[in-house]
Amino acid sequence: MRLFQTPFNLDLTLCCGQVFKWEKKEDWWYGIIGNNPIKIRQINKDLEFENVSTNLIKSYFGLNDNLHEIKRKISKDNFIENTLTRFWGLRIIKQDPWECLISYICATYKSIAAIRKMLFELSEKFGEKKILNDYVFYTFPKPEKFQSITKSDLLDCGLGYRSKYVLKTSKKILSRDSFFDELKNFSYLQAKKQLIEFPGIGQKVADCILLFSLGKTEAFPVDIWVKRAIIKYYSNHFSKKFISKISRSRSISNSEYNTLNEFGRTYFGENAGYAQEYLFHFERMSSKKNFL
DNA sequence: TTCCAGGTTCCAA
DNA sequence: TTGGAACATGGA
Repeated sequence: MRLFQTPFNLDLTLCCGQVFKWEKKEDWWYGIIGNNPIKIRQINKDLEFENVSTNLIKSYFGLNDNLHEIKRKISKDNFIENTLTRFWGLRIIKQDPWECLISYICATYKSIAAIRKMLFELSEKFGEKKILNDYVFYTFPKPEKFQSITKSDLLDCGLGYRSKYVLKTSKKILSRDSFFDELKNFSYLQAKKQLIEFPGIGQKVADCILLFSLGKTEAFPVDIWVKRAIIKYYSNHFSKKFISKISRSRSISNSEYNTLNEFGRTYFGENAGYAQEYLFHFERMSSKKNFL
């Protein structure tokens, strides 16, 4: 598939911490879309893939989003504009809502490396085995599977105190037909209110689910990295007292979250989620050695 | 060893 | 309504 005028960077999109279960071997990425194992690689403007349709690739990797238009709308200052240029082609993936929801409950207070480990173990133990070109995959366990999974099973996968949240929330969601379809039709705020009712889902996890799987691009998740980026590059939008307060403690209180989240959504607008993902990635990269 | 991680929950004030 | 401790575990 030739990308022509469609800016896309497969490596950045899969490495930036929005999805957890993709693996790269040599220049091919291996992962699962829907229930199918696929492999994909990018060589300049060409995407090569196996076992998946072009339409599914386009919808999963958000290739139908007009990234030029999104950039134009969220480029409110030099910093975000430079960040967009630097990581140009990073796109928001349209994940499966169920997998995304459980993944981000697991993602609380964990490093991305540790999250990956948990989710791979969960899939290997309770998912379905698939093989493509001798490469072995395990699908993410379906909601029904969680009826027979015990707390001890989840502890064995390293979920720790998140185990009870995953079990309670999966049971609640199983009891509601078409739950995710309903949420897609709700406004951002209505859908967020619904999600926060579930155990283990607070404001940040809800925003991640809304952005990464339910198409709510105005969602602006604020985690430790985004908070750091705001303190460094956007502190002039807040009082000195507020910046000093959020700089002192590691965690973010509910009211602080509201302030930072509202800033992101009003400042960047309807595609705030895209701005967030570029800020998140920039801040994580800049913490590593050899950056710049 | 120690520190920290894509936070949420619970409880006291 | 708000502030702060507790929470399980693994990677760096």
